[in-house]
Amino acid sequence: MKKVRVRFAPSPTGYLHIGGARTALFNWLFAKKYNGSLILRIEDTDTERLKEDSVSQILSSLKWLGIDWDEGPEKGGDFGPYFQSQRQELYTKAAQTLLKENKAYHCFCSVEDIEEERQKQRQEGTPFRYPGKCRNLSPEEVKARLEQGLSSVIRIIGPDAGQVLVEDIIRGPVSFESEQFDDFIIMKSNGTPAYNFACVVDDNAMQISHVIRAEEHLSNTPKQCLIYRALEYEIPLFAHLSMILAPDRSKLSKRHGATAVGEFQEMGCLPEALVNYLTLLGWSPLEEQSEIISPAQTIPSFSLEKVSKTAAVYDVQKLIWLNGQYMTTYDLESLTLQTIPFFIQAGLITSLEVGEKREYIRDVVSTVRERVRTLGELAEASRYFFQDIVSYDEKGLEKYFLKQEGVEALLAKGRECLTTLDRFDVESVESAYRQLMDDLKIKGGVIIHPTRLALTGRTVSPGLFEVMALLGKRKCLERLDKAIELIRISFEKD
RNA sequence: GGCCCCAUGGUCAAGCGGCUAAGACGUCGCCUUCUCAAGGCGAAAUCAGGGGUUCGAUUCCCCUUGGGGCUACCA
Repeated sequence: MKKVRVRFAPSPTGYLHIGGARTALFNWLFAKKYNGSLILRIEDTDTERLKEDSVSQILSSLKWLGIDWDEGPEKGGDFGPYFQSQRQELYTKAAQTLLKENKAYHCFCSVEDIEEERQKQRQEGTPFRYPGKCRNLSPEEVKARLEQGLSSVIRIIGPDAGQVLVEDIIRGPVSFESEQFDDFIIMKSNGTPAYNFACVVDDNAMQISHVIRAEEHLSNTPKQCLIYRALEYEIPLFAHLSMILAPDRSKLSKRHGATAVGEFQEMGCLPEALVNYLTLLGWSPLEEQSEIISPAQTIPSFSLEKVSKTAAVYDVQKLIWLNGQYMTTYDLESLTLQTIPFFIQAGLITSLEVGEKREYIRDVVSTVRERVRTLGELAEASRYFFQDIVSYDEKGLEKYFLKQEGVEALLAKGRECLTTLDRFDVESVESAYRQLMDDLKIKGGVIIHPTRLALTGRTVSPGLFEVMALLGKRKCLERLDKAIELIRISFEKD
């Protein structure tokens, strides 16, 4: 088998969204499986739609996901440059070749002329095809017009009969009637190549063996095949990945909430979880494999033949669930590292405090992580470990502080038993409280719930004794005092 | 409109002529429990419709319907 060389070729017109990320991922998995190379190529021929920073955003999203490339921006390689805007010569040369061989021609029709023709044909109900007006211009005529400085595009001469057959690894053979292809534009009037042309020239020059891309390009493929043929290039293998759709089955867009990789990052997804989720979108593990699967486990059994033909609606819930799974099993140190920015963002710590509080932060992460699903949630659920209680959960306040008989005395008893403790770890605190419950002949919940409310301001938290140990004796006593005081005052008012 | 692709529960999906049609998320019960998660057990829920082919179709073919894509001097 020929050396596997695949490419991911984003257009820098915006952020990397999950569809693009999935395409990149599948290319990457495929390259890894066959020990091939992944080439990253930036398709920046449309200068008008370029977005500032887009390239760096895309690169950083890919890096964050752990999808690395063997050749491309920041890496270089033997087939560079990897920006189409820097490969102009290649396209010009290829177009000249076609011109010379009479497989393409200059067309001087104006955009207006074409538009008029388009309207006319639409009214007649026929699909638009360029009528070929400039096809038979004499060389002299062309030369003269060019010298006059008339604006022109270059069109390839389309086939007039037969079929174009595209062999797709995922879909099998797909055939198109040649007659539907007109003399389409390969070089725009500003001298830059049209997408289909640049793509073919580059895939050939970069010796791409497999073109793995989104399904939206399937209809472009016969045109590209025509170009391959004209240029006498060898045609690579194609694999068109089905689209990823928004929950309403429409094309992904900003109005569908988070769709950009960066947005998932910001809400506190772990890159491994997103990659795992994306892996499952269109590909499924072997029966004996878990759905919680790392690329290393995916690669050996990955194959394009197994990729689904059906468009997939993405489901944030499953992604979030996966993320929660990763949260609990993740390496504690790296989880802590990734959590810190979220703590800072939430105002729990300042960046200056990171060093001194590092261990405490890690301990908080360690106890809170298994009941939250994202880093964002983790930060929110950790607030009372860093900040004093400013308010109590409303329902909890009612139920445990105001309506529960003798709660004030109960909290005081708890407080008292804490003061006697020398050690303040989970075991010591718990056994002290268990003893108290025995003495008082009460069930755990009776004292645990109000105490939780006093210490966290919430009705939901990790195990109470873990919370206490982590908070430390001083804070526990303070917060109990504060709660006792609050309860006293509200009863005096009555 | 034309051309192309696709069609299994709400979602991701396994299946590739004969199965009580896997599994996961979600939903709903129950268990466990100091709350919430997690975990365990269980339940409801799918072959879009119609024709063929065949002894037999979720599976193969055709039509309809639905969804998506392309139809640009966007990629």
